[in-house]
Amino acid sequence: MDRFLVKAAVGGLKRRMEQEQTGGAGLSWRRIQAEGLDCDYTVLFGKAEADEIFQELEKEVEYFTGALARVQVFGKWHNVPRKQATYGDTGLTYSFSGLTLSPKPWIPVLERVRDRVSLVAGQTFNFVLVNRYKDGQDHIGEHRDDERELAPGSPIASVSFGACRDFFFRHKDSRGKHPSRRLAVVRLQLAHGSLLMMNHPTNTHWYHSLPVRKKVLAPRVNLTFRKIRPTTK
DNA sequence: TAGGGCCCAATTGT
DNA sequence: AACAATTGGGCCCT
Repeated sequence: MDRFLVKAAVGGLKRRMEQEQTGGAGLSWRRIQAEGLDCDYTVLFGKAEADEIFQELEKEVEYFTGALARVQVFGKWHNVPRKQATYGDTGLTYSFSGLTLSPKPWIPVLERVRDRVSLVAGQTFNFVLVNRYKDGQDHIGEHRDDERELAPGSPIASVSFGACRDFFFRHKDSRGKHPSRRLAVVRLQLAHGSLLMMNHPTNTHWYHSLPVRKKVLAPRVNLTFRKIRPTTK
């Protein structure tokens, strides 16, 4: 059996055990797979609980302002088309637009979501990036998450609240004017209260984006939990 | 009419 | 030191 199959089997077993631990709630998972792409999707929080968490996120999360909310692209400065914040374990640092920053210390609502994700994913996380999209005009372009910052092989857990948004994966060799390969775009919708587990090696082969959707009028808050490497010096 | 998808424009950091 | 990452606007298609 190759190591991917072994990993899948272990993941499946873990998941089954945790479903039992969650009181037999029996989360139903959707497996999303393509060449080098391995994700699991479920709705983690029912509407009432998701509503409550969303409200608390809206009340408590403090987003970057000023220079940290701007970016230079092709010589022109822009406000990033979303709001961002980072929270995590004390003592951690990460790099962001050429700076070394510390995440803000965890707040209760983020710990609550983190702990639920840890339970069902069988993984721990020491960091979360919060992205707030005020409406369908807010978006994020195609990118991969910075792997040098991540613990090798660790998954990224993406939890969504608020407006349902389309979400795309595009293979790294299928981008640009002259793609060397033509793999289909993988399209998902990320619903209120949902969890998308992006398992290794998804992030090494596939870019992801949240496209503009002009018909969407409501805000969405997304939490991506990660395990980032402790800073060594 | 307008939403959506694709391409293009420089500079900076790694 | 080669290469990757970042956004908005213009064009085209439906």
